[in-house]
Amino acid sequence: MLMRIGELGQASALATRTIRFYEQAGLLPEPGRSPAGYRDYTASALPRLRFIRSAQACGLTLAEIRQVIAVREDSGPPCGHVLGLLDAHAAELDQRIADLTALRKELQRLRTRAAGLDPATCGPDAVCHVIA
Amino acid sequence: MLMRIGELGQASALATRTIRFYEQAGLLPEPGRSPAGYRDYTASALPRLRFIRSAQACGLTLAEIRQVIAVREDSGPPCGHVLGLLDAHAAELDQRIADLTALRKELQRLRTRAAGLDPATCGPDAVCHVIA
DNA sequence: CTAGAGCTTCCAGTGTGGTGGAAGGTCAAG
DNA sequence: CTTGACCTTCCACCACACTGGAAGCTCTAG
Repeated sequence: MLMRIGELGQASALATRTIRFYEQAGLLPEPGRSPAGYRDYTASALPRLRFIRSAQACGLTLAEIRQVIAVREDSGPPCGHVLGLLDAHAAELDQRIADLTALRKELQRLRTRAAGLDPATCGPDAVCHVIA
Repeated sequence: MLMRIGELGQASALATRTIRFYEQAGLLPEPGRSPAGYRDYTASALPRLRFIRSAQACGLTLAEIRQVIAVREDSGPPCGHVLGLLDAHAAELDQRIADLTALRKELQRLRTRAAGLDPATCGPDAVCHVIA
């Protein structure tokens, strides 16, 4: 039933270093130790790691994930908290997408404008007149 | 005609620290010095700084900007090089926008799915069932 | 008994674009 | 002569999520 860190790494597709890092970052509870000092993980470690990776894939930072775990440990199911975080990230995402889309349009504009520019008129002071 | 760094900072809306940082990063030529060791900038420093900020706004990294400047100094108008960089960034941008849009959709899906979930059934192993 | 795989800890570095502070020199006004 | 603004250098640090190396212990197979 108990796994050592290498086995857990295999099962989760994470480097053992990353697992220790997550523990040190407060995302994984400190596991028991074998008499030799090796970490002994119980079956709950794997779903915990899977949660961490899923939450990361949703755009949550490790700090936020740590907080979600703390909420669960303090007050049970953190669903409300998680929804709040997801909504906040969705809003950020909308903003980011809008910004990047505007930038994409601007690059297109510069591209088009550059077609009408003569490199010979590109003076040294502004480095390159393609970028206004 | 010569400006000190504070004046150039005012004119460019950049912190003097940032100007020194750009110099150290190879984006600005080393200016002359007053007898006291103060930097003395000529009129070309301001358009150079403006170029750097515009290029950054286009998504170029400082390393790429440094390279563009090097191309100009080596071989004259870097317009072709710049267009290549802009195209590369446009492609990256398209990819990023697609990724973020997919993530946005996934968050929407989780949000919708969560409406049908009961927090009471949110067990501790996976921390929160809102995030699959 | 020894080799090798796997485990431990600790410290330090990666990339990106700056920002902060300390300690000290310079210059003009009052 | 002193005050205060401005300049100099150098070293260190921020977020973020890891990653790498060194030195040493443990366990299993041959």
